[in-house]
Amino acid sequence: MLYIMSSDKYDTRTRILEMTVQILEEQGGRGVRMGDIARAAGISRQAVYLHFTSRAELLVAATRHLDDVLDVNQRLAPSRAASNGIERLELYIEAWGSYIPEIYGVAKALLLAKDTDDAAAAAWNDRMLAMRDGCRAAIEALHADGSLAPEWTPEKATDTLWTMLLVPNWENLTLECGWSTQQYVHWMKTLAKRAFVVEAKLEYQK
Amino acid sequence: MLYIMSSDKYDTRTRILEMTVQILEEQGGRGVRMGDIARAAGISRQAVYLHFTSRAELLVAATRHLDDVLDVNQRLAPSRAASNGIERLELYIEAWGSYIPEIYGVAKALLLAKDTDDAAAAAWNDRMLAMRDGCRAAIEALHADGSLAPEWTPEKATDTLWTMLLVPNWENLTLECGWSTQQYVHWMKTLAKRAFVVEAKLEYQK
DNA sequence: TGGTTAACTTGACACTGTGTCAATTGACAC
DNA sequence: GTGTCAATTGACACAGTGTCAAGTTAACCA
Repeated sequence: MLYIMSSDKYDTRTRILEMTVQILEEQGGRGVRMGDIARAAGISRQAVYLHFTSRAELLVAATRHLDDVLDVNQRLAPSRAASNGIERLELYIEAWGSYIPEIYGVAKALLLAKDTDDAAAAAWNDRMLAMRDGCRAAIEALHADGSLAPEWTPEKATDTLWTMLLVPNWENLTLECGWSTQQYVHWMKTLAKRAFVVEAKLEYQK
Repeated sequence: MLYIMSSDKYDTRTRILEMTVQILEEQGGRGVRMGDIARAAGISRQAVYLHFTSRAELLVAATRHLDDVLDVNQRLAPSRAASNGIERLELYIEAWGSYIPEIYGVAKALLLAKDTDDAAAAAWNDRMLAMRDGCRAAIEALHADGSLAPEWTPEKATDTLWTMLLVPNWENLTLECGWSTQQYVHWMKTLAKRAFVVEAKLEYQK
């Protein structure tokens, strides 16, 4: 019985999570209240609190739920399988760049909650540190190939690449500057290659 | 009479602005309430509303006040006087990089208010577009010199440099990664030069 | 001296959104 | 029938912003 309920696609908890993701996506992560989510899920506001103790916890759970649906690990597989540092860097940027638009609504809500809520901040930092690992791996692959430009230490290059790829930058380039996702990926690759790859290797690649 | 009051250093309005800047600086822009500002200025909460109709208006006024004190225009003079594009780019990053830490508290408060308050959003966007002009000028100086790497259009390079220099990136590199202001300026210059300056000109510079 | 005015104070209150609590309903299981 | 579980309803505490009205203080002015 219990296992049926917890695996039932239309169990209330799942419905809340799905509506949360949907509404946050629609609203760009802004101005979504507990009551809005409840109404969308067809239940009372208080029922939401029977499943999630706070808004922050709900946002965190929604993020995890979305990650399951989107299968992050599989998306990163091509990058991990790259045969050299430059390719790894490019594939990582590609995976991340196509991932951001799909999580943006939920990410933005978490990003906003982060400033007033410690649980949200912890959850967000956690995810961003995981993203940093990918950056470090790409930079270290470059380094191992002898492709990292000599000005950089792997440490500083990792910090810089990580920062470049943060959500607010994607937000600025797409929402403010009007770039498409394709443009974002293209120019971030250009930026990263010019910034981190030693000239000789870059020529070779062309 | 009126002119005496408005030029008096210790007039209430000015005292509110000065305390606002000071407290926001101390608190990193977070969790500062109208009552806190009033108490610091030695007046009642309501008296603050006699001078500023809303928290957003106060934040905007505080930003302007701080700009007057810090004399932004003078700080940018060296960049404008640069004899070539590369120098202009470097001096602009230097000016901006030493400016951010001084405005960070107020900027952060405005950045947080931006998400719920249209007036704050408008004020912030205004400032950031002004900052973008500086970026465009630097990129165009590079372009005029023939120093802009051929991968870029001036337009896309401007968008990218602008985004790189946004406050959240400074925040991440200093507060999360632990970089000093000197390191920030050094590595952002490295990043910008590698990213935007054509190799031949970069060699020449060294 | 007494009156006017402007700056400020005091205290109450409306509003929004989160989170809590207690009493109640309806369904299903045993 | 009785127990249990999910959910409902409505009331409420709390924080912070912004509003309102009545009262104080002090300076200036005739």
